[in-house]
Amino acid sequence: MPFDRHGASAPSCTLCPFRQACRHAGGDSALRASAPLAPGRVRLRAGDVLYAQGRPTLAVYPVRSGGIKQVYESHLGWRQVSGFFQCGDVCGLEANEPATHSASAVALQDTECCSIPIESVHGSLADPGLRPAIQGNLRRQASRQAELLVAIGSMKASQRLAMLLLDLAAEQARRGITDGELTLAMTRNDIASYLGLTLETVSRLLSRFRSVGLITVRHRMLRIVDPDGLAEVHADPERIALRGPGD
Amino acid sequence: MPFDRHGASAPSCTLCPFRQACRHAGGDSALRASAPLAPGRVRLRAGDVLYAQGRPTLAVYPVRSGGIKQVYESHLGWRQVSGFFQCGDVCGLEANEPATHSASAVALQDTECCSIPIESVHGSLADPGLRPAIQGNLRRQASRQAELLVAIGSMKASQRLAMLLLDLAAEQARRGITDGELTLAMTRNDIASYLGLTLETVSRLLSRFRSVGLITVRHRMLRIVDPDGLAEVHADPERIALRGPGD
DNA sequence: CGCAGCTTTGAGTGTGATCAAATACGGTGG
DNA sequence: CCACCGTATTTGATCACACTCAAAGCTGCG
Repeated sequence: MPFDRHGASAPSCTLCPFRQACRHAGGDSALRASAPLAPGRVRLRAGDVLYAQGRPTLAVYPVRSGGIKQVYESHLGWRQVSGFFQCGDVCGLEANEPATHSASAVALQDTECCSIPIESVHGSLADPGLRPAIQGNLRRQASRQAELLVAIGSMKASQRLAMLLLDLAAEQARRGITDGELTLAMTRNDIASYLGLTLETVSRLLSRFRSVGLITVRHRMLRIVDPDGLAEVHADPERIALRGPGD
Repeated sequence: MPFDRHGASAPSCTLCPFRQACRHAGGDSALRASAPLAPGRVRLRAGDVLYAQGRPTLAVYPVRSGGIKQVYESHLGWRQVSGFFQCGDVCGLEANEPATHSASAVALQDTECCSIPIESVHGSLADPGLRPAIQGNLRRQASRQAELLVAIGSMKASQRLAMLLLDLAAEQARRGITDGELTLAMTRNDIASYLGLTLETVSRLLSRFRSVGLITVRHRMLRIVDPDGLAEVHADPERIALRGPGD
């Protein structure tokens, strides 16, 4: 069975701050060989753990293909999805360079990552060419985290979901894909956990968004038909409710 | 009228990583003098803005007395309290040393802060004596933010409030005060915003906690009577509900 | 003394959770 | 290739938690 059955397109990792290092480590030959993986590359299947919360930070992992979810577990054992990573994102990169991972990373599908030793990252921070890219990465993450906190804290379910969809679309746009096509690598449950909802609510809202013509969605394939409409939902909860006119 | 009417006790800033620098800048004489404030010190009254989100980061502000709330405003204008700072905490210290403040800081009461120029902070990061303290500070902040996200995302109101009270008590303990006495510098509204609730819910829960003997509370004075009980509430939502037996 | 802001408490409602069942899909093995 | 099974998803019915609206009390301050 081929490893990557989902037909991931050629990685467009031009956004990855470490793309130079990636090219050196491993090399494309490792991609085609089914032999033991060359150093600097990690292959994961759905559900595999890239690294676990609390374990020493040995490396960071730019995603080359596939998808990763970041899962945080509180000290009482409550678990919550705290982020999604796709091609071009750097997984495991954290502010303050803590000695241990502050969250776990789990593959959502067949996924391939580079592996940059943490010492090498420290070196890259001195590189005036890489430092801004890395810091920009960290800033975007922090910003998203803050927006998420506000969303979960005070926005309605429909607003939160609209926010996520717009966010995912914006990520796609950063990669140059602007047609509104999205492939949701994560399950409804992952989305629900990320947004502080239940999977039923997410499913119902997606159906509702579709029924009013904001999106088309079938399983993991999603297309944003009306971005402006979604933005209005994000801004105004009244515009779309779980139960409203047209039921 | 004296500036500090609330009778803040002598600052026990032994936790502040910058306490050495504080002592040099300004000096205690500035405290007693009603003359113009010496450089390196900032005095605020309730509601005053220490710094605003998006403005350039010029300095960090260790709190010497009083209280500060951190307020984040999303790009759509949704505001949420994202943290509280008291004596010994360092306000404005952020990971990645971003060029602009990622949130605002507003005084909750009459407050006095030191003012450490940001360049000086950069220097301190090289100091092997200060760096661990500063990074520990940042790590605690990040950890609290993550716990808060999980709490708001998936815990009941009573659990969230119990968490905050235990957190505040733990902070007091770090300062050496272990009798469970707390003075809430923030309003019910601030607490509600921080926890993703409404002020009525917070008020009702405090009353309920009191009625079952977990705490005593009168306005801003709060005493934790049964820390273990609170911890159980934090772990198990069933233990205390907004509406339950004994109404 | 009166005003303004904060807090408490009450009554009613709505959103989203919970419980439950049916369906569809993907992977596996016969 | 097809039957099977576990997982993911959809949809429905009901319920509870927390929000909303409302009013009154308390505190501090001018």
